[in-house]
Amino acid sequence: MPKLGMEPIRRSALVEATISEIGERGTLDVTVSQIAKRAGMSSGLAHHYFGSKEQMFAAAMRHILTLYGAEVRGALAMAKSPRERIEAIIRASFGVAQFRPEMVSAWLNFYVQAQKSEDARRLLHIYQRRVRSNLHHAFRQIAGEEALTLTRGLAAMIDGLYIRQALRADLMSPGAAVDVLMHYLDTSLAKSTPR
Amino acid sequence: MPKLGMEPIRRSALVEATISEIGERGTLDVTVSQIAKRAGMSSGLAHHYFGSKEQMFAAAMRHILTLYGAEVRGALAMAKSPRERIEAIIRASFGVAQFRPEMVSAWLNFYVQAQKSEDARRLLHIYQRRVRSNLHHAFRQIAGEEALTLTRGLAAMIDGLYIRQALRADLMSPGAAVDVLMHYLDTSLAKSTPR
Amino acid sequence: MPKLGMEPIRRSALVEATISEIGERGTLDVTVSQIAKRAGMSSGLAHHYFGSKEQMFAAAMRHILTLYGAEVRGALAMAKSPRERIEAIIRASFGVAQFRPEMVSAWLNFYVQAQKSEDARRLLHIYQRRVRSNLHHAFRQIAGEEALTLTRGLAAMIDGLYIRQALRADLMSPGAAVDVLMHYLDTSLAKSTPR
Amino acid sequence: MPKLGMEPIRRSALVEATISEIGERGTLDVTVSQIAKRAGMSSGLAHHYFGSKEQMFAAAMRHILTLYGAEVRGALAMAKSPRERIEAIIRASFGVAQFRPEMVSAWLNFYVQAQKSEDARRLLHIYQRRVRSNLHHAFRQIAGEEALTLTRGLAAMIDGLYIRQALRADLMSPGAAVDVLMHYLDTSLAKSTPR
DNA sequence: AATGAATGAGCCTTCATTCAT
DNA sequence: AATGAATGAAGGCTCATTCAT
Repeated sequence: MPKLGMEPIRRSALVEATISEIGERGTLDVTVSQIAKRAGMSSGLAHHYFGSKEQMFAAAMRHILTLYGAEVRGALAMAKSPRERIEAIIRASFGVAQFRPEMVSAWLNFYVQAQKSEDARRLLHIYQRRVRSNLHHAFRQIAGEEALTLTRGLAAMIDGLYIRQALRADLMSPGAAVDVLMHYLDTSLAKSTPR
Repeated sequence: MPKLGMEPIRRSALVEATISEIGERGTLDVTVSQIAKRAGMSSGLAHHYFGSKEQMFAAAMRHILTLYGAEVRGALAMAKSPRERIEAIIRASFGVAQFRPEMVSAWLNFYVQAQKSEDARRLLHIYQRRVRSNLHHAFRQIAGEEALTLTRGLAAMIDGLYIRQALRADLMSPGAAVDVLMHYLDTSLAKSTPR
Repeated sequence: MPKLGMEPIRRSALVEATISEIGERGTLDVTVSQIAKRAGMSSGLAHHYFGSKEQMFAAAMRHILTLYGAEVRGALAMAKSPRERIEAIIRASFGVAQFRPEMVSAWLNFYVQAQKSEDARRLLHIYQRRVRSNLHHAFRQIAGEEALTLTRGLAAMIDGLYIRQALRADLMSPGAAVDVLMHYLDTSLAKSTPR
Repeated sequence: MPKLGMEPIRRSALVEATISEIGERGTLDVTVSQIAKRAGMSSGLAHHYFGSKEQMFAAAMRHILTLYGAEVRGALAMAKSPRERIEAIIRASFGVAQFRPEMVSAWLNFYVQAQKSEDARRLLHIYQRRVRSNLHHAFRQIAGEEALTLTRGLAAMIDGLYIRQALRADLMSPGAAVDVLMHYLDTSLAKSTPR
């Protein structure tokens, strides 16, 4: 009998190696061999488990989004007010797990790939829409008719801060990013709420 | 008989073809032949003028940044107050020339490439720093110690709104994007500097 | 505990799966895995029993030829005259067992492989020579000096009718093929030996 | 300016190299590199001109069939009676150009490929039907109701003699093959024509 | 006996780049 | 100046074969 149950182990190793390799090099131009080597196996085996490079990429993207989704869900579970729900999303977006340069870089690359790949785009939209919907819902309860504008503004600011990280320029700690967002939240809600 | 002055014409045609091709396909994975064909010449000639694909990309990126820089400079020239200077930058960022999907898409792709290419990164930073510095300077005059936070927030929001355009999702007109930014500006300055 | 006597069962299953797979796909471009799967086992086991793909093919070819040889031998055993011996070979060649599309297709593929593989060629020749010799012997008794020509003609016609079956074009029933051959036999012998 | 008009030269060289390579090795398992090398160029160039291996094979097959078709047409043009038309087809099939071992072997391999490839099958059928129809037409004029049987028999015999050549066994000169066929023609028509 | 894991060689194909004309 | 010819390196993918269990 061969070693049993290697499949989940191998798949997982490949997914992580894919993210690391893409993140480190800062591009989707990585070869299957590079990824396989980093995951400690031959390129043939990588194909055995994933069928194609494209499917490996898809699995890696799904993994990143799943992690993010879990982080958001976890944070939302503890929020007790609309305001706390918004803050939960902000904090989840900049949690240590998400804000690692390598992770951010891989994310950005998949983000760009979504322009070209229908699959990637669909996947991305599902998560974006979910977060956006949460934000909008919360804002509607506390910001009235300005909800849409605030949702758009906050979401854009999150993306902007997040993505800038990938450039490794203007380096900001997660905390600093959260501060910027909180400041936006404070001032915009202060105006909405009559003094 | 050599046609005199062909060089600038050819180079310009190639730069524009590069941007169009990348923008249309949504990826840097375009071939020199595709670009050359779109520019109405052979791939050999493209190499003759640019030496390498990488240099063609660099020229295209420089072109985009130059256009943007000119737009910003033009807008700044007419601004008469710090607040107007900030608004000028916002409007320049979402002027029709910059906000064309094809342009945005090409920009995003170069943005990502900056992670990998030292040259691209340097180029990008020069322009980013210039704009950032303008913003910061203006905010310092009207927002005091919150200037840094506001600069970061506004810059991030610009990037976020801009880049989202590339995904062709959550489509927003330039006007809507400017509205979101203006709203941010209003609320955050209202708090700092009661009118 | 090892099941005793599995070897012949496994080998036989693989040989039949090889023929079916090749016959169905119409090409020798089948993988060991496909064959093993059809035979209900892993590819590793197929190698365990045959050592290599080539040897599996050889066994399959040998199997086809053995079946054909048995069919011919059985038919010859009942023949009582030269003419009947020739007819026996004709009928054996187009017996239901031999004329199945799948079988014909596999045969044709091995036929072609004989150009490349010394082993396959040798195997094929042994059987061809045997049949040819039987035909020639019979013809010599009833067609005199035209025996060689008739042998060649009849053998070629058998091959031609047989092989055309593989193309699944100009479909002819076994009976129709036999009719054509019998007609040839009738006319050519009528001339040689007026009844 | 580059060397002009290389395309037809290169394509032709590749088609001939394809036939030679397949014919010599006796199998379609030849690599593009082998073919390109034999044709005196790089594999990249072969792809440049044909796009894919499959299309190279198709061109080679078409070439063989075109040559054969031309040979048949030429021979038919000079025939003055039904009998002569039949003989023309026989002679064309075994003309020196067609009967070269290498040519025969390549033909056989394409013949087999027609089982798998729809394109190859279609191509082959077009030529087969044309020849078959010529034969049938001629036989109807001189053999009455036995025309179909004779057409089938003769066509099968041609195929059988031709294909056997590929095995390089039972080697027969073109002349000998023609003799066998002529003998069939003589005897079968002698019977049809009342003595 | 039997399996799934694992490797690595080899093939098709693409493409930046160079070159002869 | 300009072109199409030409190369060759590199990558994705397949698959026969081997191996540990």
